Amino acid sequence: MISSYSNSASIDQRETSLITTACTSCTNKKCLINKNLPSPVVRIFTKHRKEIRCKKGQQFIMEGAPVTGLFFLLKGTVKVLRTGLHGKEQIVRFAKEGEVIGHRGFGTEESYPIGAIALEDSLLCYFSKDLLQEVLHTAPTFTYDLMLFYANELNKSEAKVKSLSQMTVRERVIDTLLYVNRKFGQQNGFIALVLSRREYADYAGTTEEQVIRVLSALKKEQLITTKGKRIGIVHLALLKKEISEHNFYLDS
DNA sequence: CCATTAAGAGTGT
DNA sequence: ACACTCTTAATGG
Repeated sequence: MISSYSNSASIDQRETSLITTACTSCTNKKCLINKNLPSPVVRIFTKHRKEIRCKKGQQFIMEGAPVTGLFFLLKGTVKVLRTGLHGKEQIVRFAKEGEVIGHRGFGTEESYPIGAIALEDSLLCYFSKDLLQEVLHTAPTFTYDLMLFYANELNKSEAKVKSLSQMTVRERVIDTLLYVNRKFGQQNGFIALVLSRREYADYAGTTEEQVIRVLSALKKEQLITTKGKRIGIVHLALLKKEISEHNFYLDS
């Protein structure tokens, strides 16, 4: 089945007994691996999973580094970015628990096109590239799920191209606010994920100053509230309305 | 607990 | 983009 590991059953036993959070007891139902546990190939595969602990601010995927494997975010939040020509960061997306990271490194690519940095202390599941490729060849439902995921990712990516090219700065900042709010929700009246103004700018494709100015304008208009780094959405409907002509991507 | 310092938010040019 | 002030969070005695 998985030829390179078929003769190491005893090692499997030892490893599984040491793993604290095995895939079989994982609560993350959105995880593609978790969904495909009924497949015996996938189940064997999960025994070779590695856990990686990542501290806040730590980069665990280096842009341009050789592809070694695939990450699943078990706990925490991560920003995925591409560095532009003048050292400007372009944040591609923010990932929360259950999401796949580093998947674009597969296929013909030999190095990661993106970097990934933990925004808070995070826990990652890691699967090596070779092993994953074998599983993809033998577990069609898993491969199909992953294909759907790739198609969806491409859709979001195209929506983002439109956002960056057709929206004004103010609209892009609003769009970013709505995206982060939609994805991470609110807590005590503020967006649950705390980002710096710089990070909002890096996602919206603008500068920190522009973001600060738009935010203070929105604050004056009573559409949002701020408290330190935290931002609260006051008038969600009006903010949505302002970018509604762009017919924006729902959910990310 | 308060004082110092560093980091980041705002603002004007 | 840069220079500057103000606010807040972190550090250390």
